[in-house]
Amino acid sequence: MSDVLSIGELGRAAGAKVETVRYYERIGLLAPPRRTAGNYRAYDRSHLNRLSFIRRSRDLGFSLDQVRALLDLADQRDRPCAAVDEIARAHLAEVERKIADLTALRDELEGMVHQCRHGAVRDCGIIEALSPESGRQAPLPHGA
Amino acid sequence: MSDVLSIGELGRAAGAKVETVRYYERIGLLAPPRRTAGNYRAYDRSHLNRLSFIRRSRDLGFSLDQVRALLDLADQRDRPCAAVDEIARAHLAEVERKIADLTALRDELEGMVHQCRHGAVRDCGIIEALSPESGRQAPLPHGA
DNA sequence: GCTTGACCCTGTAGCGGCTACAGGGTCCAT
DNA sequence: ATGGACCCTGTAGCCGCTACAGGGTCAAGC
Repeated sequence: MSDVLSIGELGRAAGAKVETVRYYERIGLLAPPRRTAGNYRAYDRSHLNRLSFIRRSRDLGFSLDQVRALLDLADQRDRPCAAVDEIARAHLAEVERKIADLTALRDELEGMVHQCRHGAVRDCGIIEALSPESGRQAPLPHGA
Repeated sequence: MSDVLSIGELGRAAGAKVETVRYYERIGLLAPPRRTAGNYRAYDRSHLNRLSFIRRSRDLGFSLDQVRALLDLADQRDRPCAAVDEIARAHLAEVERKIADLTALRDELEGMVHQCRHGAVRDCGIIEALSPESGRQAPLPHGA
């Protein structure tokens, strides 16, 4: 149980690949650790905490920019957390939007799949539904 | 009402940007049209149909590879449409998976947001939930 | 006939968030 | 001294566009 972690150990501990850890350092998300005599990165507990925070945020779907903002905020311990709340709520709203879009999509795909009469392509309801002469415009994902 | 469309007209008619149309040509998804004397692309109705098919498929979330496969299949009018059905079903299954993942995500984000007691960052439930010492592992998106 | 401005052309680079090399160096056990 | 696991840097690739830069073309208006 040393207090120093190699990049591989850090990655395993936080659930990130080695290349990803280096990538986070490159883009300034994770502070560069000190180096050993052999130029290996030597991480400590604070890096592990930081990286775990990042990974967990990413797993929850926050963008790297959002993670950056959350990290900054997390460091300003005595300011009000309204900004944190705002980021989380914005993300929640977006997730809800995506769910709605995907649900509409699912319904449409289900309709399409039901139209398949398992015959030749010429009579295929799916192809027909995708073709411009039959299917009109798709009801479509918000952002498109 | 000419039968020939410029790239801009084609794009407007099918709901794609000019750059996107050129991109589809470059990657071999849309056949190169003939050119005018001034080297402008001159599209006809068949290109419009093709591009509309592509856009509608994309709007429904099919990947460009899936679209390519669907286009190939659509051209083989007398073969059975089982392959078409398979692509559509695979995509439907993936959409359903994404909905499930996002729904779990939403629940977790909602839980987080509810923890916000609107005080200082040091007491923020959201930051706490993201921090390694408090929040355990996220229940996570399938593919991650 | 000359200018203006909308359109078109090619080619290349960028986005996010990694991932995957290539081509080397280090460290530790045998 | 040698093998293999790990580490280093740097660069290019993935998807599906999008956005330039730096030019050419065309039709309308003066």
